[in-house]
Formats: sequence, structure tokens, C-alpha cells
Amino acid sequence: MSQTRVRFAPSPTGYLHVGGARTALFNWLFARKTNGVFVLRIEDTDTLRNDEAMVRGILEGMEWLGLNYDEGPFFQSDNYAHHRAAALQLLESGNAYRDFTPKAERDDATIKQRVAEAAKQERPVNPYRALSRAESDARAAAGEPFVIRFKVPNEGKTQFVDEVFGEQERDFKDIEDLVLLRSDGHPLYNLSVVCDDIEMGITHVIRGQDHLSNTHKQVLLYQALGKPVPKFAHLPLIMAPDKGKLSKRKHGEIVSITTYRDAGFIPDAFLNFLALLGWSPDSTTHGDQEIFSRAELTDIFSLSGIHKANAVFNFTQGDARNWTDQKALWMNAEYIKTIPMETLLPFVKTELQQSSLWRDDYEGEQRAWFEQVLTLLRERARTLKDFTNHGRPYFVGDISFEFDEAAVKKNLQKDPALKDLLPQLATAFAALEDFTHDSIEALLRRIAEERGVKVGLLTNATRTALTGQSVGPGLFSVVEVIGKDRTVARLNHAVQMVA
RNA sequence: GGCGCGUUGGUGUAACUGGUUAACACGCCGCCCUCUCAAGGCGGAGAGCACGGGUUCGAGUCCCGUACGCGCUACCA
Repeated sequence: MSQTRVRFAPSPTGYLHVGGARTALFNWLFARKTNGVFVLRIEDTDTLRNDEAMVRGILEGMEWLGLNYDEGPFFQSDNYAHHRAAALQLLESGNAYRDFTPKAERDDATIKQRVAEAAKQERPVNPYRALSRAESDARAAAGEPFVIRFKVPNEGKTQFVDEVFGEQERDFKDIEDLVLLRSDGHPLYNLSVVCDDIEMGITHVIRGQDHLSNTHKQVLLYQALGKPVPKFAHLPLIMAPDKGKLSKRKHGEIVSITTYRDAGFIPDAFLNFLALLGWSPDSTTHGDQEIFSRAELTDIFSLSGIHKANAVFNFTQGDARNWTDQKALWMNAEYIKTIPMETLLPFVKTELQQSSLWRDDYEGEQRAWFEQVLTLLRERARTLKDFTNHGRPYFVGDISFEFDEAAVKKNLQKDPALKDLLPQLATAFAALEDFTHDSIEALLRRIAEERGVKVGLLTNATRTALTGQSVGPGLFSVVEVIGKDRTVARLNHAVQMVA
């Protein structure tokens, strides 16, 4: 059997949409699973949005997700000549005809509506369909403008089997004579995809369900061109919570893949989440499993696991903490706390570098200490950003981190006794030989008992003094990694904040 | 309007060729753990499978109809 060849064919919109990313992922998985070839082709047939900057966003998104392609990127516009040749071939073989109807006025703003209205009326038979070849040639030679239309048979129906949606059938009478070539000679989408897919030897067309209906037209084109029809697998769409279209205009940056990169997602985590949107593994072998490594996914991926109903990308607009699908957020947290330390480290390094918190000895002298801090922080991190937000106090030498107002009020200003408890703690810590978790705990508990206060008063006050926060890792561990010098300094500094 | 596709808790999904109280994950609630917050452990609420018919001893699973949603219907892709 010949090698499978699939392609991802986005139009250059300036960013990679989550839906597009999932389409790319499924193509990539299928290619890897079948030892096939994954091709990237930019569908820039629409001259209005043909710009190199528009392509960069797509490439960036794919690179971040690690969806490497074996061939491309190819640009559909580079193949215009071939598309035109194909249209001419179809004209020659009698499968297409010249339509001399004058170009209709178009208004892009209301195009959808006008199309819908126009479609309500019975479509008249195109008079040029029956024009003799001689007259057609003569009028063309005389310079009269025309489009080339495909001649859809009058009687009968066409069908194909979709790998996801099953058998598809459509009457020829429900398919219009589609335009192949515009009057300016520009090839149109349906012709271009077919030509390119033929030329690139695509064996499986895996794409969004929005192309399902048009597939019939394309099948007709393959047949008229005398080429084998590839297999098709259409993917359910990813919708907004209101089941409407998920769009950048309406939903903002949440739809763009690079947003997740910039928000501190681990690529494999997002990939994992995306894979489960519209696909599920064979339940007899992977019943309740949800966490899949990239390797596992490529191993178990199958078109038969794709389902038909649209999926909802669930999020609440305006919720800062849950700004995107909560399951995606959960999965990212899951990855952050369970992936091997050596896998996590480079991600955190990049994150710290971007906040100017990185120091090279975190990879050298301080490596053990650094890992110790990460072990504490990763436990409650949801994104990589948490390493620089909540993590900041651990990496700065001074006190250039934020003191949460509520935390100060609650943990430092609640009890005036802290006015001298804090200095006492500082002194005690300064004298502590074995500055490790257990000794620190013993010391704190001893002082609490001596002074007749709750341990919580001391730990909470210390936490806020050292990190500016009211929440965080176990306090004795925090004190240990912050170290003696910074602990003493921060405790003494915090005294001023006690009311 | 026409044509096509779809419909299992709030969300993502499971339920072999129809057969016990519809399962798992996220989220939500409670309890435990505890120096805080998470995590973790334990438990709970939440769908009777869009609705209505039918076939059958028995249907989420098969058939028909309705509703709703989505897609396509362009000299866009």
C-alpha cells in the first residue's frame, strides 16, 4: 500500500485558530500514526488576505504545538498556472463551459444575506451551458469576458463515503454549476484545492465539517479530471459556549493559539486537551484515561474515534481566573505538576528570563535549590506564569515583590503582639544552625508555645512577611528555601507594617 | 428557502453486535488532611439519554416524525 499523505491547509488569517490547530493536530497525528507525510499548504487564493505577516501567526502556532510538517509550506497562489490549465482541460473535455453573463455587482458586507435570498429562487438553467463550442470560442476570441463553469450533470446523484460521517449522497440538481475560473482568470477555491491535492498526492483529506457539503463538488472535479478520489474525514466544529461560531472578533485572543503560549501553557498539555475535543480513544483499551503524551496519542489515534457532534469550547468571558476552558487549565496544571523536572525546567527558565528573574547558577551551583523551589511552586501552579507571579518572592534578593493588601491586613496587622514577635522570630532564625524544614518548624512551635500564641499566627505572619501573600506552600518549606538571610531581613522589614 | 449534518448531566466524553440503579473527567458542594491556599483522599448534588410515536419481552442504542442547533448554498476560502 502506498504511503499516506495528508495536509493542513489554513488560509492566512494572521493567527492559528483553536479549531484550525485541532485540524492540524489530527492531520499530524494521522500522518505520524501511519508513517505518512504531513504537508502544510497555505490557501492564499483570496488575494485580499495574502500577506506574509498573516502567515507568520499560523507558523508560530504550529511551531509552538510542535506540529512539524514534512513538506511545505506551499502557497496555493504559486499554483495558479496549474489551476488554470486544469480549468482549460475541463473546458476542452466538455466538462466545463464559458459563461458570458456579465459580472454581477457584489457587496461583501451583505454577501451572506444576498446569497441566501438569491438561493430561495429557483435557479434558472444557464443559457451558456448549451452554447456551441464554435460560438463560445468566437466570443472569447473577440475579447468578451467570461467565467468558466463546471457542467454538473442534470440527472442523477453523486456520493462518497466520509470516514467520519459515513455515506454522503446528493442530487445533481442541488449542486450549481460552480465557477472554476473568474472572469479575470483567477482560479476559485474548489478548483484549487482539488488541483493541489492531486498534485501533492494527498490520500486523506482531513478538515473541518464546514467543507462537507462542498466535497460533492470536489468529487465531481476529481472524476472529470480523471483522477482517483482521496478519502475524506470531516471533523466536527469547535463552537463557542452559546454554540455559535468561535471567532476572534467576538471572543478575542482566546481563539488564538499563541495566546496559550503567552499565557504559560505547556504545549503538550494544550495538545492533549485539543485531542480530546471531538475525538476519544478506543474505550476498550484506554477507558478512562485522559492524560496522553504526544507519543501515546500518535500511537492510539484513529479516525474511527472522531465523533460527529460539534464540541463546545467552554469558557466564561470576563472571568480573569478562568479565562479559558477550565478543563484546559486543569490539564495544564496537571502537566506542570507531573512532568519530569528536567522537562519542566526549560519552560520555567524561559518564563523567568522574560521577567528578568533568571540567574545562570540556577542551572549550576544553585540547581538543587532551584529544583527545590520548583517542587514547591509547581504543586499549585496553573500556568507557567505562576512561577513569576506567585514565585517572584523566591527569586528576588530584596523585597521587590508585591505585598497583597488583604494579606498584610489579615496576617500582619491583625495582632499587635506581632510587633515584638516578629523581631524575636528574626533573632531566633538568625541563630538557627540547622536551617532546614524540621528545625524551622520546631523553632516556630517552640516560640508559639513560649509566648502562648497559636502557631498559625506566627506561620501566617511569616508567610506574608516573606512572600507578601496569604497563601502558598507549607510555611516551613518556604522559610527553608528563602534562606536564613532573606528570612531575617524580611521579618525585620515586616515589623514596620504591623499597625 | 433548498440541501446536508448533528442532538447523552453546565462542559468534554463513555456505554461491545438493544438487556441490571447510564460510566469517567473538568467544574460545583461537603468532609478529611492542615500553618494558609492548592494538591491529595473520601463522599455528594447534577442527565433517565432533545421531544413524540413506533418495533421489541426489553431501546440512549433500530425505524418514522417534530423541534432545535450547526454547516453549505459567492466571479470567499
